Amino acid sequence: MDRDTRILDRNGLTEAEYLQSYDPGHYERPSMAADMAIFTVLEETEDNYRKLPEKELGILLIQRGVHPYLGSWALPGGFVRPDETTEQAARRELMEETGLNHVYMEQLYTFSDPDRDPRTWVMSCSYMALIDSSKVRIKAGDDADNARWFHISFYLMDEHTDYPVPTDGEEPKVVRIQHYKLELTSDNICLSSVIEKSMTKTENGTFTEYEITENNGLAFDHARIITYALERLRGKVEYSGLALHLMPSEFTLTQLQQVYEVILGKRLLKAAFRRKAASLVEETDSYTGNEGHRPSRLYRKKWKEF
Amino acid sequence: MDRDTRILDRNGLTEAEYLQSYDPGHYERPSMAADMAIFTVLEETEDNYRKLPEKELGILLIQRGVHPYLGSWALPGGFVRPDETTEQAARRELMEETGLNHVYMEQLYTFSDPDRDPRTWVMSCSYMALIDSSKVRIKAGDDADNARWFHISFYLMDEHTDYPVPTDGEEPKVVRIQHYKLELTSDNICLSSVIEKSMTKTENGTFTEYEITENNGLAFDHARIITYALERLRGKVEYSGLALHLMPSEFTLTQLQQVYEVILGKRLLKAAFRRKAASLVEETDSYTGNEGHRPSRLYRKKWKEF
DNA sequence: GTAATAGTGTCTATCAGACAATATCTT
DNA sequence: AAGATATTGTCTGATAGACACTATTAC
Repeated sequence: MDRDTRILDRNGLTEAEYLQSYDPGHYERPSMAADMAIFTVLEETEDNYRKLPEKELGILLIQRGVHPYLGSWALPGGFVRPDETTEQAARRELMEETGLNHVYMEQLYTFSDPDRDPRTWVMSCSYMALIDSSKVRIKAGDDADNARWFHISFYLMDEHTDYPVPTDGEEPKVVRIQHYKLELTSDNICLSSVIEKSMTKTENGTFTEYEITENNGLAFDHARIITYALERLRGKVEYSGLALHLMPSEFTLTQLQQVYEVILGKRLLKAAFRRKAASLVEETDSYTGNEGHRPSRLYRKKWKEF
Repeated sequence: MDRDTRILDRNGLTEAEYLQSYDPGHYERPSMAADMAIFTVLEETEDNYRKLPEKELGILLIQRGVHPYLGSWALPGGFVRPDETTEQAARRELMEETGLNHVYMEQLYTFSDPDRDPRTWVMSCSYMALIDSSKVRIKAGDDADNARWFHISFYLMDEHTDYPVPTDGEEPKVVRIQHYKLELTSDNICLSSVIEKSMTKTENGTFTEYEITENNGLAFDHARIITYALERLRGKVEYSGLALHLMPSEFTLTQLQQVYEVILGKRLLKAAFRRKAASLVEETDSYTGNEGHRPSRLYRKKWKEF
């Protein structure tokens, strides 16, 4: 115990006595869910001739079999139990849905809008997980409880900036509003949302808000959680080796570059990319082959360093 | 409503009917607290002659008047109410403690260790706020409910790296353990903690854990929350204009540099710093004066851009 | 040979680190 | 003038963008 247990409070109770008589039933409490954005890289299977397969970013969704949002698609997740952390709950869900355990995962954000769940007061502690695309293919067809990989398309639709004239007493501010289209497709299923990102800049800082302005087929506020996860993923990929967690144990630098391009949504220059990637990977002695063009050296993650 | 309200579940209920009969009382629920790490820059008042005053990073703590941890010092915070978000709860607390409203704030992390509160199951959604040091001085002496600014000293004590030989069936890993000393002082009060940061790197990613190994005078797991906040602050200051939120409306570039140095814990080169800062600030026409040396131009935050 | 990808070389502009030189105020 | 800080200049090395060139395979 790192505190003094003999000290008395104003009622003359020691801490032990206080705790014994503590009644936790006074306040209303929220339920806490752990929801996961599980990303992977999907390969467009089809392709003629000898070109490399196109890649796309994918996310795992589950079709809800119960109310509310019955039939809608949702992030895998569940309620946190009293004997576990939110992270343990998230890993438990991950294990249940994918059979994978030791996987890259990070906490994203806790969403707590009181109305986000129509049943009752439910907060969501969201996590992002990145899964190696080779392990993924094993599970891709697994339709057991109606879990599916969706292809992600996420792009800016429009943007405009306002400089409202400050009326009396107000502080000046700038408002920038962006609309992002989020489209998730899997075979014939197509979910789509429009998310309004509004950034309000005042002298005291920038406040960013995400709001769902259109929603087709996604449960709860999960379109917003996915948007948040995508922005985190994009932001972090640029300055960290995050994307390596999406790679199989051995891969070519071109494959790695494709993953970066898919996440960032833009083309990268080969030479520059390979220079930067060099510090994150190490050579193997193997090469690809039988691909209709020059073989490519295989690399693996360099992982002994921090 | 963004969902189909006519669809029936396996019990033949519509969503409206389901919600009406929904009983939220089944599962155990956690309490949710919003705790805040409120940082500012404190000036060492004393100083001989005509030198610039030294600066230090400060954090606001409150002495607990009730069990548990009676007499210990804690981050300002409180329970989230059913009609507000965690962020609104945090702002409410901030307002109560400092009287400030429009202040830079960001969500940090949700701590959910089931044992973190001896009373009952309480999670903490933590926030970081940055407060302009000029507004601060007004409140610094405010001892009303025993709230005080503490000077922060936070440094690496030791570090060592292990390469455990993987035993049969285990995957290879590297473990790096660092011990950080956190010292918080205010007048004659001195709180101190040792936090063990253990980073375990396996092929599947790096997992970082913080554990409090020594704790004197800080309530709950707040030493860990503070450590987390300090690391976020340090990390983000390097690539964002975050530190500007700690500045008064007009300031010199040297003052800004001091703030960066205090947060990062290292000296910066003047020329390079001024080049980088140039994009974040804009000139005013004012200068400092009467300071025993050459006057310095005053700048303000450049805030119209995103 | 052709189509495709793999891999390297190099020029340039930009930027951060390092250090020096000069400017300007108060006492 | 002395003591302090303010401000600017410049050299250098590292790095990213841009582009071009060469290499190697399957068919």
